Amino acid sequence: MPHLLLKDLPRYECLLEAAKELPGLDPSATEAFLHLLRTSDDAAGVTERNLTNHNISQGRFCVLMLLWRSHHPRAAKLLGAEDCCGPRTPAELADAAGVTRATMTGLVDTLERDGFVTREPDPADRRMMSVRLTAKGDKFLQDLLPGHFKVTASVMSSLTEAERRTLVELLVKVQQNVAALRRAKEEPAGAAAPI
Amino acid sequence: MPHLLLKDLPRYECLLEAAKELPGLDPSATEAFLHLLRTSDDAAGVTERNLTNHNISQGRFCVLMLLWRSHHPRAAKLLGAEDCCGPRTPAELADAAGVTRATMTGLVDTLERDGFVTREPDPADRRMMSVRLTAKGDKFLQDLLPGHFKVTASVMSSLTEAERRTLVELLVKVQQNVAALRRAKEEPAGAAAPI
DNA sequence: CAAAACTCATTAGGCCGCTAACTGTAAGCC
DNA sequence: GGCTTACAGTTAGCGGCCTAATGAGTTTTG
Repeated sequence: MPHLLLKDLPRYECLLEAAKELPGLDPSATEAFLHLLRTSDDAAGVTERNLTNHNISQGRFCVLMLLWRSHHPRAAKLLGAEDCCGPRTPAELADAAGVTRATMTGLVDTLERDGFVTREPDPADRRMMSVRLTAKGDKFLQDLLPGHFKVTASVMSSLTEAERRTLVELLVKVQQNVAALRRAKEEPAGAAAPI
Repeated sequence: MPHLLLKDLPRYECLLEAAKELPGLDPSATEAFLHLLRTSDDAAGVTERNLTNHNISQGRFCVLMLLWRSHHPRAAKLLGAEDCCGPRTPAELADAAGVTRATMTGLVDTLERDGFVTREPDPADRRMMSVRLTAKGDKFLQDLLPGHFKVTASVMSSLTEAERRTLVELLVKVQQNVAALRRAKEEPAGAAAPI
């Protein structure tokens, strides 16, 4: 599950030493990069363990949350839905979750097997399915969420409000940079293709 | 591969709204938590794509790096080895990489199949194997590393040196907190068991 | 010395990502 | 109408992660 398979990060002095022999190694960038992945892994591990105790994976949990938003208008604010109708079809769910449709098929398969969701054919377009949260799935979420929020809050409990804001600002800077890098990489190919 | 299956994060105002209806939801903690996972996923995605282009996964790459350290004393500094001898057996590698031994067996399987490493039985203890980087594996790393460092540096290129230091400080605070939480969770059980 | 306990590596089976190929349906265009 | 194209969902197969169980070898201990 982890992104980074390196338990103990190298110390900064070691990176400085290593940079002498490995041209191209940027010590401060590498340090920040490794710490970002390590911390994220640790943090995700805490919440994931909580979810695992309830026999659910991160991916399945996310699908339930998305469906919950779709079927409970009051909850829509939680996940930032701009419109009132959230994702319901496998394709929409896959897009919202950032996974492929094939992956979403598998997630919905297991959720359906466990009785948390149902698949219903769309009467208008026979290609489409509509995924719906069952009462069991809804209750499961209701039971799970308080603990989930508690765990999430505990992970960040060592940072003050100001530190949290600073952290988010720095992370957003990195996110925007990564997004820009990706666009720069894709555009040369994307601009040439659609002739 | 991603930890967080949620493409678009909720806006902070939405979290504030949601907190009114969902007791226990800490808006600033949730925001920081989600941004941490999202950014880490994005950053890891960039380097992972680079590795994938070379037909290697994050996990296999990490094993190669660990072995490289073990067999190239000059490289030991890079990964922060305190002693001169790095991990060589599957168990040591699994421990250093933070995965199970079963997982390491699979990683070494594919690396051996591709000719990057070899397994040799330990003459002293016949339970043990010793994993060794081949010349092909060494060359592969030599070719890969410059690009890998370049990509890593580019991810962090939007932060100044001072911002990188601040980011690392905040991340370390979270790491230490998570480690403390984990110890607190494990000790009650761990203290009772070893009677 | 022999049984018990431990350790090493592996295997078996499951979940969850992915890509690529496939089926069935809808829509656009002679 | 019939053809092509595009799209929704699924299937098949692979990689990598996990846990649990297994077989082989070592160490501990009575």
